[in-house]
Amino acid sequence: MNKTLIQELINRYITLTNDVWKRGEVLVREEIGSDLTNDQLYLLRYVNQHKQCTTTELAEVFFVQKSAISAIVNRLVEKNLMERSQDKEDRRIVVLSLTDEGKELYLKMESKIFKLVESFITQFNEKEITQFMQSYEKLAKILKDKMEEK
Amino acid sequence: MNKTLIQELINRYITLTNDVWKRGEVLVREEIGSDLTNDQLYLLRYVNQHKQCTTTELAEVFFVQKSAISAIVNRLVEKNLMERSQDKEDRRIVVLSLTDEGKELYLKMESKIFKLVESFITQFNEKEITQFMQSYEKLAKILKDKMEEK
DNA sequence: TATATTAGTTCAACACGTGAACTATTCACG
DNA sequence: CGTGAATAGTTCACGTGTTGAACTAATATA
Repeated sequence: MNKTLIQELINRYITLTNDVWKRGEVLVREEIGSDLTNDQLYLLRYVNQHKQCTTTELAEVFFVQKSAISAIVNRLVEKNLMERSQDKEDRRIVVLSLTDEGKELYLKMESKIFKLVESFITQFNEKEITQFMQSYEKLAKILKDKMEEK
Repeated sequence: MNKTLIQELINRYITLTNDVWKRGEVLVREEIGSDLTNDQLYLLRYVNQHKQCTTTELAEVFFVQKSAISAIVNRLVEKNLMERSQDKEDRRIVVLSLTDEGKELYLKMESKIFKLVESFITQFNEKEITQFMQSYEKLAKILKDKMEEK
């Protein structure tokens, strides 16, 4: 693969990622119609899917400092969507979970994402999806190894 | 495709996009070692690749308001990496371009991205890359149509 | 028991986002 | 023409997200 082709590939890839990601955010947010930011929704989503979730874990998953997570959690607690509780075994640990109101909003969001995906997934056949995801997984693994080799 | 499979697909896709994107940012920024933010680097990159670039165009590309672009451009101008000039034909238009210092930084960044991609692209064969990009393009087009159908 | 490590929060400072208010220029049409 | 609408862009206030340092509290280690 020559240099120009790689350059074109990089440009196209960066543009596509930006486009797909931002458009997805717009489409989901338009529908659920809450006053939450995207970051708040990602956190809400992750916490509901991974029980016994901690600040440290979230910081690692989203590649930010713990203080950044604290700030977002504070806003979600203020909005009565999330709550903190102490771990019985190790009292340093703060376990995060959604309130009933938070769970309700989570379900609304998931349902919207599902409908969105359902509406266009028919345009792909299963083999195409499998291949795409396999390549994507491979890419993710390569970058992960690269970051950890230091 | 049943409901559970779609849910798993969505989760895996969201995780992968977040992972790949953020890890790529970390790897590039570690190497070029400037004090610029990611957003500033994206703008720098876009402006150098698309001559005669305007605030309005950047706002559309990055899915933000024009005022957000103005703010970032201000910071890049302060750092002596970008400059504004007036269009001769239509004096409302502000044409953005990089200073020599900005171009130098751009080349440094591109070279780093290139080396990074080059180092792992050998692990994919050309057919796999072509198929991946085709599916990605298709996905981007579907989301674009969806957003415009309103 | 003393010290180091771990989990988490708060704070100041800065970057980024929006939407409203504003300036300046060009377009459209009676 | 001239006047109002549309377009390009900036500035501002305010809320949110991020870092890194300083801090509290609890647990692990030697």
